[in-house]
Amino acid sequence: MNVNEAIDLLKDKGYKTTGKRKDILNFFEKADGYRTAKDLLQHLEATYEGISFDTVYRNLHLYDEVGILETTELNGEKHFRLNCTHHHHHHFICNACGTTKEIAVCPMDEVRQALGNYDIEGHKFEIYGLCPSCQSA
Amino acid sequence: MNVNEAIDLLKDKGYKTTGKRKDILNFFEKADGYRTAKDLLQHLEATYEGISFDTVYRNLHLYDEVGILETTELNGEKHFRLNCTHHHHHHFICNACGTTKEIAVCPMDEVRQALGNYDIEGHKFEIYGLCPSCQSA
DNA sequence: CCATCATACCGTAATGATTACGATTTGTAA
DNA sequence: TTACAAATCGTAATCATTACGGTATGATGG
Repeated sequence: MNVNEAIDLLKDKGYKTTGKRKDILNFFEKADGYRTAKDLLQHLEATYEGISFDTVYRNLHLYDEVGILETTELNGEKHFRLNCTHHHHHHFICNACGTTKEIAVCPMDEVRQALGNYDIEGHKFEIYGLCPSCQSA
Repeated sequence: MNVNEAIDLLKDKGYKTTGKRKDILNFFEKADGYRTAKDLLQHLEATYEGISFDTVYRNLHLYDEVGILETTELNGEKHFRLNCTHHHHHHFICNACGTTKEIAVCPMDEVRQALGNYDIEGHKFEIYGLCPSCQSA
């Protein structure tokens, strides 16, 4: 998912494309990793003084709902990143900068066999640590 | 980890063994799955009227710190269960009742190979769904 | 280009989980 | 049994998130 795809998606669904909405998309495109509502708020405050919590959270939820963003919970705080739409995969997440790296490995086939009579609704597989550039810093 | 091991561990480390602390251990032994601070508070209020938040959270953190409990975050709320001390494994977690089932599968060997120059500090692998008894209910 | 109106946004208050803290109580070891 | 550190209480504070009435604004049809 990139900025243009996201804008088209919003228009298709009848949502308005405001300056703030575009800026939010650009923020996440540049981020290339997980960011919090607060990160986004701080970024937007530079351009839009007095921007409301409501605007930030409303748009994050909207983007999550329509599939522009994906979300995970780290240290008691929701984190968001642009949705990876292609194939199923998981992420390494850098504890220092939030950058992610895709991991192709997914063991759910084996797990499904081991859980015969359980109704599986979802799963979460994440690897945490330091990316190469944060190790040297 | 069972109740007696936990009590011994507390004594070894110089912590006091109060009635509330024992009750907390019994609560988790009977639970056999993830529970929230609120779940525990409600349980304790039946016995100790006017018990404080502080007591509940302080002990949960203490138990987490010394390894009596393990913790995970579900739906924005911390959940706790008795620590499984034997071998490394992951959990299926029932979305309805919090009961857990061990999963032996862990793909971290493959992942480590795929992440050569990344410093891996931890990982999380959880499967969510409905356990057999919650499916029929 | 302009009017209209639903949607988006602001300002701020409310909620829910968690943490913090001074005062009081209570295990525990001597 | 005493003394003291640790545990607990009562309550206030914090932090992320959600909610809402009133105002502003993007998009569409004329």
